[in-house]
Amino acid sequence: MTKSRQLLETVEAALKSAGHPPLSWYDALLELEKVGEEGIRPFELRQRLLLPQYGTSRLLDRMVTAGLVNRRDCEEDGRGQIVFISERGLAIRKAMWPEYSKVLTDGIGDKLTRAEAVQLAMLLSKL
Amino acid sequence: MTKSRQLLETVEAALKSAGHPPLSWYDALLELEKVGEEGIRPFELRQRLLLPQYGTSRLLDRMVTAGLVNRRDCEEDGRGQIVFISERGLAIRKAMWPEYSKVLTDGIGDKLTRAEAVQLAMLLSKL
DNA sequence: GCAATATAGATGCATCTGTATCTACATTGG
DNA sequence: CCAATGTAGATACAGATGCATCTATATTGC
Repeated sequence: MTKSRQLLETVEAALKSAGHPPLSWYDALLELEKVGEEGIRPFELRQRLLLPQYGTSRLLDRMVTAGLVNRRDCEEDGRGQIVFISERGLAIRKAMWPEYSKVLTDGIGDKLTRAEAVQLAMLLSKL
Repeated sequence: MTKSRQLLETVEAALKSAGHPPLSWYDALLELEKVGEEGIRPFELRQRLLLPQYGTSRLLDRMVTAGLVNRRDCEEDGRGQIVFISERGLAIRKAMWPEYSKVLTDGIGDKLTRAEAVQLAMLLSKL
């Protein structure tokens, strides 16, 4: 837990100092990129990101305000909406990757052999 | 990272619903318990817990307010102080353990064999 | 001895999170 | 059909976090 907290803080700091949004935005943008222009319901995004409901709501709010995500009404469900990534969102997601990747490499990649990394992933997936 | 976040959230929720303080208090109390009535300087505690400086300052503030920790001036360094755990702090730390332990057992202990757990600990320590 | 610099710890401000609750629409059972 | 209940999403309020900076004391180099 300590390790993952440290890693997270390092990634956040690296992203921020490069002028990028926080990590949670990256995860969300990645999911939104996967579903493409068809979009996704916020409650589905919530399930994929394992975030609390209010967290998802506010995260989307901020990303919409920043112009990285667009909303439209859901036709099948009057309570719902559909969110999808914008061009700008795609660009930002891509731009964030190098920083993210670099920290992960520095923090993990260089300290484990490939076999060890595979083993670690295997053990964690059991949890 | 997702796993550790989930685990943390589960532990926090369990502690809160049992009327206990958050997990960060547990970690701090445990360190304070280790050094006993001799106490410790906040900046040393900070290093052990890997917390930011302002985080340590405010965490101690809250714990002092709650009566779990006492402060006294440091004689060797006029800028400094020494903090140490109170009787109440000891009791609370002890009372928190069952909840904490239970969640860890449910979340990890039951899903890995002993050998796997050892291996996981080994790999994580390499990081 | 003292000016420059470093370190311990606190804190104002903006932002973020957690909790509880609210509104609006959907579904279900009689 | 409609009352009761359920679900999607937003939000007010309180508390926590991150950042930058402040005060006070300590250390260092001249």
